[in-house]
Amino acid sequence: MARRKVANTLALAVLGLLQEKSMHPYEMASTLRERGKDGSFKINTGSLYDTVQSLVRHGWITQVETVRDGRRPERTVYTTTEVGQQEFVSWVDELIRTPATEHPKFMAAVSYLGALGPERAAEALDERAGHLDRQIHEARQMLAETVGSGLLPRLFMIEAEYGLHALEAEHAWTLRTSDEIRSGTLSWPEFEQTDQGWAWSAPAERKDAP
Amino acid sequence: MARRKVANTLALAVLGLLQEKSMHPYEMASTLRERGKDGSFKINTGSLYDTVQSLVRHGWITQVETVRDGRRPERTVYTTTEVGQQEFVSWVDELIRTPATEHPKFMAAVSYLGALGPERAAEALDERAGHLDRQIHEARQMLAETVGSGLLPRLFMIEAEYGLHALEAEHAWTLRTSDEIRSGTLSWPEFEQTDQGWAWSAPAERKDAP
DNA sequence: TATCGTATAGTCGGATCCGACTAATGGAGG
DNA sequence: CCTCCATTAGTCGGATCCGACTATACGATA
Repeated sequence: MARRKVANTLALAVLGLLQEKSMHPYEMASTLRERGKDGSFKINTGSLYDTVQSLVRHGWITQVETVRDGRRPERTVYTTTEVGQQEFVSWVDELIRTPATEHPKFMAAVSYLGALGPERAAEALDERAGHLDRQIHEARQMLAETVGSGLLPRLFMIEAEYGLHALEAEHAWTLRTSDEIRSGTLSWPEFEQTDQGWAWSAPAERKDAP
Repeated sequence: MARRKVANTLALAVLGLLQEKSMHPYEMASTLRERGKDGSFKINTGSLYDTVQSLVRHGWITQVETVRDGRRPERTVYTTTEVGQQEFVSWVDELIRTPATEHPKFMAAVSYLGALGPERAAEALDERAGHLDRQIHEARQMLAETVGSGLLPRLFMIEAEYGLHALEAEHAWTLRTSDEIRSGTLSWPEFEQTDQGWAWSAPAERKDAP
């Protein structure tokens, strides 16, 4: 699979918006924020203007006009090209089809959970679970309001459903793991200082399985 | 919460390794890969040397010596400072405690699932589910082998358990959503070209709930 | 009517990231 | 004993990203 010319997801958002109508960058940012898509895309004005430039360079979008409203600063308006439209669809297709290995910060931290010691680790996990719980409730309520009211077809909020599902899974794992630490199911190996740093002595593995 | 001086997770990996013993960057990379931590950290030699430099600048690690083995290129060996050790623990603590909003590519793509149309969307989701299924089996087997053999305490593979759990959740959602599309539970609004781009006509919302 | 805050629209320089490259060594195979 | 390839160890320049900043306009308020 050949590497994509423009790989950041903000470019996908730009292409998606220009599918609907032509816009200037500032409007893209505010539209995305209005629609609550800032959970799916990292919207940073600096990056946005760079991304737009890069899309222009690759011929996926073009400048339509530069209008000046009153004495406000000029706005440069863009549209997709035909290439850009095809690229958009095939990119979405590929992103859905083939899972990409992401590197979430949480997983990085979990791989050093041992460094906290059992008590602090369990406590930290519980605190996380609390935050996640709040986020889950917010997400549920947001979905209920927006979709339930019939303002927007459910398909247009489907990524929020995915986000909620992911949150719930993480919440479940977090709580379960903290329980396992507290109940001793997940045991802490003992660390010892050696000449060359730290080593662990694994808790004796019992071989009493049938 | 004040912004961290060094924020990328590769730095966390470096600090973690130097907790055990002093190392030169190349050894860090190969150790991480050997231990299969390349799922949790994005290991790129270029970034690694930059990260190490940055850690030195902030006083979290220091150069111990530069050895030359035979006529091989010089290796520069590093250790953590006391500040670095404290920073490491408090960073892990923070990363566990407070969830950070990540922006996975999949979620970005899902938010434009509509662009594929129902058939192609369902098909793409199924293909993803297939890939995920394979990854899940690999992960399960790897865990069974490594932990089951007692070579390594379970705590040291805990992030793989988390990864597996996340994969399973994503797999479940992917399959469920593809089912919903096929069964019509998740309906596609009809798109219409208007003067200014595309608009959708929402499928009639039935108000026949009790 | 002077001023304060907010919305509009975008620029810029430095930090970070990453892939592609260099260069030497040790060992396997013919 | 010559060649080829994998391993060891790291450099470098360009691409990307991002936060902090500028500058104008509009509306509310004192």
